[in-house]
Amino acid sequence: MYKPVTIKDIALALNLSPSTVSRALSDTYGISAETKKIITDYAKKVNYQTNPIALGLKNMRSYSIGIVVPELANSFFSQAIAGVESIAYENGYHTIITQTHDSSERELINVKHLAQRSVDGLLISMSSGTSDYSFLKQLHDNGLPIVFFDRIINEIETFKVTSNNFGGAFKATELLIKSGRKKIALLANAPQLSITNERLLGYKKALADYQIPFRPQLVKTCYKGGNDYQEVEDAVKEWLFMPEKPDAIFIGSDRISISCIRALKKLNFDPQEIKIAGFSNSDIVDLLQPSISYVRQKAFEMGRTAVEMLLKLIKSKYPITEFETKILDTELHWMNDQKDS
Amino acid sequence: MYKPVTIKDIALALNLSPSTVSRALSDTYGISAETKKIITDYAKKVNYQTNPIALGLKNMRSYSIGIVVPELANSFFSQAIAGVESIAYENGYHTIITQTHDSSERELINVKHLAQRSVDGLLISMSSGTSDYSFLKQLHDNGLPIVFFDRIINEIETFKVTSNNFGGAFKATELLIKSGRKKIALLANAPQLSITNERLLGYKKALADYQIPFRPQLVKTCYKGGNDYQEVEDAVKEWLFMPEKPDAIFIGSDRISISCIRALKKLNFDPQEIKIAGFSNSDIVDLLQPSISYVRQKAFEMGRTAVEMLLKLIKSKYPITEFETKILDTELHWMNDQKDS
DNA sequence: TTGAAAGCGCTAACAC
DNA sequence: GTGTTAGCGCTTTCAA
Repeated sequence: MYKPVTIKDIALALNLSPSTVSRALSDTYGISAETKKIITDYAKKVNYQTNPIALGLKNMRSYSIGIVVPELANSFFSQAIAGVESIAYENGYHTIITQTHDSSERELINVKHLAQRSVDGLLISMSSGTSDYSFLKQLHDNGLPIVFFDRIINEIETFKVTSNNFGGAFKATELLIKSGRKKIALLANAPQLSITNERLLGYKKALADYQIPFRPQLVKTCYKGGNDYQEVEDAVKEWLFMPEKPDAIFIGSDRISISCIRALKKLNFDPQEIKIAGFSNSDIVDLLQPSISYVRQKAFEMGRTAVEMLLKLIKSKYPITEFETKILDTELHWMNDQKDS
Repeated sequence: MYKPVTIKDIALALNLSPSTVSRALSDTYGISAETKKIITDYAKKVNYQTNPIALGLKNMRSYSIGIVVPELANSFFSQAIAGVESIAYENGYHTIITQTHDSSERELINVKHLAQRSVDGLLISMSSGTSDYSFLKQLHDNGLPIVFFDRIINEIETFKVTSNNFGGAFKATELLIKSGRKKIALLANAPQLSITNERLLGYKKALADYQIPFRPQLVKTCYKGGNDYQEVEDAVKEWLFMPEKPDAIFIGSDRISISCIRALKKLNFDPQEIKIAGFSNSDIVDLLQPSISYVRQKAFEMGRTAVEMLLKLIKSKYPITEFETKILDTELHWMNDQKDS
């Protein structure tokens, strides 16, 4: 049984009072240099570690922030988490990371877990299946600071940070058009997600700007967010067997991009015929075959921004009523091939 | 300021004592059905959540386990974490995940963080740079349950689980030999890691079994574990310009595999000439170009096994002195190409 | 069946 | 400069 040294133990051993020991250890004033030295030396010797649970109970603070993301194995989210960590650690906070695997049940459980763990605040990117936000709303109403990132929602008023999904989708679609493609399909992410609609709008705007009529049959939705490979393959298959099949596909998410590439490869499509572009933060997307042009989000920066917002909320003495939604730019990485004009 | 409902609040509101409320809520005996119903109903109404920090202080248990891995963005580790979560949640534990980015400084900080957070136990896969285990040893000596997985160490006696790295490397090397390759290079991971040596031994054994002399110049070590791309490129470049250049490369880790493929592609090598195989748990390794045969570890199962071992340690009333090191099988996925005989 | 009181480890207000 | 005490939220004797 793990039984750490307590302040009381030290006080007893040194024939002092617990409060004196506490003062010495927490480096406050009102203590003589000698006593302090005796105490700190002894504390080091017995490897004293302050018990953060007791501290948490005292201060009603846990100095931890909860992170809820759909998937750790997704480069975008792991990059964002790295960004969060960088700032959190600097500020003496640590992070409790959980993943939902895009399940709203798991999300509910995880958020409850974190709230019960008394995290001082929550960073969350919504899972694709969630449509009931009442639980989050309740926590937020109870005063738990929450910041949304990437997959944000309108139902709760707080700080938010996301990418310029509209602009990213627009730029990519525009370049597909400029490279000579006219029948551009869109493989969209789960419809509940904020990012899905923004990307759809960017795609539509580019079509409109270049006088290409929008054709609903060229838009397919992956309700499972790419977690269900078959869903993606079915969509792709349908396109490939259309009389006027698409000459380009724009893909609304990282995971769907992968599934789409896998499907195209399996279906033996001709890479010259259909050009592919999509959102992706994978660090090996450039090694994939068939190749794909990609829109990259500033994931690390998004994580940093989100946690900075959260710390502002946590540290604020008075309730904040003015909230900001920050939009980060995206970068387009274009893969040239022979057919491009 | 987030101010949750306490037992005291309920007691006050219902004109009862805190202890009665506690009994009703914790479902113990010695309480009348009616009082219990009144209390639980009211608790539900005001959305009472038991404060786990206070509970932790009382029980000296946090019901959380710490996980320390080198990198979340690595498929192997995110799969292992998913395995850990599956069992941990079932048992009422939750997980605090941290990553070290393969830095021993970060590792030290994270482990200290977790120990201070009073995790009930620790699951750790060592970062590649670590050679001083004294802090872990100290924690372990103090009674903190620790289980090592994947990248294990000999210096601390406890439960461990890892893959059959020897066997995996042997099988892969053997198949390279059987497919007609004779000059098989090895791109090895950081030398401090347990897995590095085991994979080296498997490689050597396969060469020996097929009477192929071991040539030291065909083994290169990535001291940075593939985090430094240049290190990998330099190694590959040297091989490509050797008079008798290798006709196959076996790679000792996921991340190095990626860097190696990137380097080969950049250096415009001929995929017919050099066959590549390596350890990888990436779910898109089959889409990479140039293609690679890969040894896959049972990551999910490893996570499950590790946490089961840890829970055994945590729940044990008496100190455990008999420890087991479990070895999981690997799976070889072979990519055929034309030149294979 | 219920209430009062003590205590988990820590800190801070208040004595001395 | 140091000790005493109370209290954070909860459970658990012990007493009523």
